[in-house]
Amino acid sequence: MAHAHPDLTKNQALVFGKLSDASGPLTAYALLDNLRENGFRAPLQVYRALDKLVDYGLVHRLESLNAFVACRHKGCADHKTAAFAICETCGNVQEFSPDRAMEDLLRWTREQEFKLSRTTIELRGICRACSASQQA
Amino acid sequence: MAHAHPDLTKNQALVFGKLSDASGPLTAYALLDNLRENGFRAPLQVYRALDKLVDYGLVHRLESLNAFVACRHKGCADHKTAAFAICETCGNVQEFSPDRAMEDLLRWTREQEFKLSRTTIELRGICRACSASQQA
DNA sequence: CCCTGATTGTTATATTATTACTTAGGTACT
DNA sequence: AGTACCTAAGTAATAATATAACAATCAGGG
Ligand SMILES: [Zn+2]
Ligand SMILES: [Zn+2]
Ligand SMILES: [Zn+2]
Ligand SMILES: [Zn+2]
Repeated sequence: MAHAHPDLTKNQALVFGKLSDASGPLTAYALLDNLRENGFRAPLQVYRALDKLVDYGLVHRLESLNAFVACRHKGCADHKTAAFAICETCGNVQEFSPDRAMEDLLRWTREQEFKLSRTTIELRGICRACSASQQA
Repeated sequence: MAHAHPDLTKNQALVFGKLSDASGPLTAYALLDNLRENGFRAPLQVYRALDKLVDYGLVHRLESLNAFVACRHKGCADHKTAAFAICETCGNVQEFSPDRAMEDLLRWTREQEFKLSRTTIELRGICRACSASQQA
């Protein structure tokens, strides 16, 4: 569960705490609102903390949502890339390691001599739970 | 090169034209600026056209850039998903079909009974040309 | 003609992210 | 102690991206 990273600063710890407690992704401004009672006043306090947390691998940014989730993927540090399945009905996000898929993408980057630095894989759809409850 | 789609309306054709002429991705507001001489005045004129064009598969949205590219992928209609390699040095975007990768992602969705509706795959890095010129 | 649905125009506003500048703390060296 | 240096944090203003709400126009079909 723990990744290797420097000690978190006060603001980083506050933001990471909120994200860890949340049941799903939060936007930067949702975090700001949730942290006003902790003294947060300005977006930059959130964005700066998020930058570091993403850098440390503790938090992932979901590009298609402009939102952030705490990493709950046990093996995340072992993998170059995480993928996300985002339910458009309930908002839940499931993180997984698309190892085979990454192999194929890496093969493509080798063939093209593309120096990969970051990969985004996001699936949008409806999760099993929501599909089941819709049928009722 | 041509996809199956209804005739484009005036605004859709203007937006698609600009994107087709562009050498890389354009943001909605860049399109708006480029189309002011064609009578465009407001963001919605661009966003509404883009919505349709993306729907028709003529244009792709790059989530990690908040920008749009005309589809130049010959076989795009034959594939469920396109992937994009975005050079962070020159801004060029290369589209390709990650067929093997999608197979793996689809296997995951079947196992999880996740009803997939849309997939985003975006690679960030440095393209071959930029790597080569950096060495000079 | 009248109804309907799609498209467009226009204004205002919401949401997301960054720039610029300042203040505060800690560490290292003198 | 004093200074230089670095990182973090605070604050205000603004930029960039996206949508809501409502009015006007236009094309077909009955
Ligand atoms: Zn993770
Ligand atoms: Zn769901
Ligand atoms: Zn395409
Ligand atoms: Zn390049």
